[in-house]
Amino acid sequence: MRLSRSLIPTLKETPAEAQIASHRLMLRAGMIRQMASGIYAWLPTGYKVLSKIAQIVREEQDAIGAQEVLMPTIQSADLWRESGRYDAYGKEMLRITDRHDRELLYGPTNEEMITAIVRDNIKSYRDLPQMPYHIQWKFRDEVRPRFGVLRGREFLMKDGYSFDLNYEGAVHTYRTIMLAYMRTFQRIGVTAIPMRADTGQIGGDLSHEFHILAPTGESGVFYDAAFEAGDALGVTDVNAFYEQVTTIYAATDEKHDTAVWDGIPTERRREGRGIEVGQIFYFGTKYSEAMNFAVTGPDGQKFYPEMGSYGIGVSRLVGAIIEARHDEAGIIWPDAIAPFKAAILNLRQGDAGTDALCEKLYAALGADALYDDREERAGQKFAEADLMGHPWQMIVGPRGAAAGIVELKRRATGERFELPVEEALAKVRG
RNA sequence: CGGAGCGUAGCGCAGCCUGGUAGCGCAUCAGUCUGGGGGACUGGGGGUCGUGGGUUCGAAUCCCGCCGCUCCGACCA
Repeated sequence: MRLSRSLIPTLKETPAEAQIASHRLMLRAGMIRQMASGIYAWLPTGYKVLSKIAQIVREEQDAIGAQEVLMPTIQSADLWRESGRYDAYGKEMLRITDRHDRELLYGPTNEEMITAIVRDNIKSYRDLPQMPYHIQWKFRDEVRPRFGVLRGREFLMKDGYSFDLNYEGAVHTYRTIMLAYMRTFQRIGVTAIPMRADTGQIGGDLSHEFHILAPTGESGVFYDAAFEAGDALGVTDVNAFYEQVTTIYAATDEKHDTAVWDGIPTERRREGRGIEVGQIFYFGTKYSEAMNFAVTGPDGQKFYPEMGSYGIGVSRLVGAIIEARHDEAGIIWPDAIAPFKAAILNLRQGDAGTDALCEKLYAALGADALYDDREERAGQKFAEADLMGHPWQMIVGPRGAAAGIVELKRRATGERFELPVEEALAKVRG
């Protein structure tokens, strides 16, 4: 992308409504624009990040055998009457009436819908287990949206659901998905810690929340430093992994157990703040019973499948990652989800040698590069590149161009390297 | 849902109290100089002052309604 032809409206000043770093930086870096309270349009760079996160989530779901589907945003009220949640859900649910006075709603989640779909199409125990998921926009009419995409009303979520033959199968699925989540967050490039959680209105008795550590998080968290090492991810056996992860201490302030805490060596105790970016639930037959989803077992008898649901807040992750990774100058993207791997900064637009070298770099990197080819001064280009947070800056001025040298700056560390063109490209490509 | 505010140019704001030709900085456009951390100078463009009504010779300014947005609290992926 050439910056001169892009829709990346950066701001020098911060819009008044943005209170926290991620909201401020997303607006200033031109990633999003607010369209209504808690509702945002995603501009090119914001949408690139959102898509890259979604893609990693998708790949890790597919890797454990989950199947991607796409359910609609609009649902029928009747579906929710079956589970009894139409009345229970309250004002957070956006209710809509169509031209025939039929009652509809903009889905805040999809347990009912997926249960109906599987119920209507799966009749035999032989077709279990099932693990469908989708990545779709949700709407929850929050009383007070705030913090930009961290607490919007409309948000993009990966929600997955599982249907198993029995409790043992359901627990295995639960653990499998927990491991997939840990791998997902690790690939994205953030530390997310699973913590025992309440099940809230979804119901059930086994649940974990995943928190990204960030000073501005809404929850206080206490955890064992062992999580920082990511040791458990090396474990490939699901049950061994689960055993290891759940025996390391981690709790939000709501569930903090000071007795256990005191038993952890002082040097391993970590206290901080966390942003919830995912939650997983096992809830048994709550929905399969309520919605009369029974399949025929090997003995010819009907039984209700054991269910669970699993969510990752994809749009929230964008904000949460920025909360965890930024400095005074701007965003510091992890390589895996950066909108561009590198910015090419042409410090002397119009200088033949400089232009030629920049074009060469741009041709080599293609869509992975944002080429700042504007008639702007060096200072502004540096400032905006730092703001947008590209992992690498490829700095090209007349002196370097004449010598065939590219100056590389690593955003995260501030390290600088002066390298010949091919070596610089190799480093950026990783 | 309780409490408190704010809507004036793309963004940040002043003007309102005490009614009288709508301003400043940044951004933007043209040009000149400049050229390694949001540079300087000259000139230009851009506004139904959220919206509807009322008071008045005259309303951004005073009064009433409505809409939108934000902050604190309770709630929450």
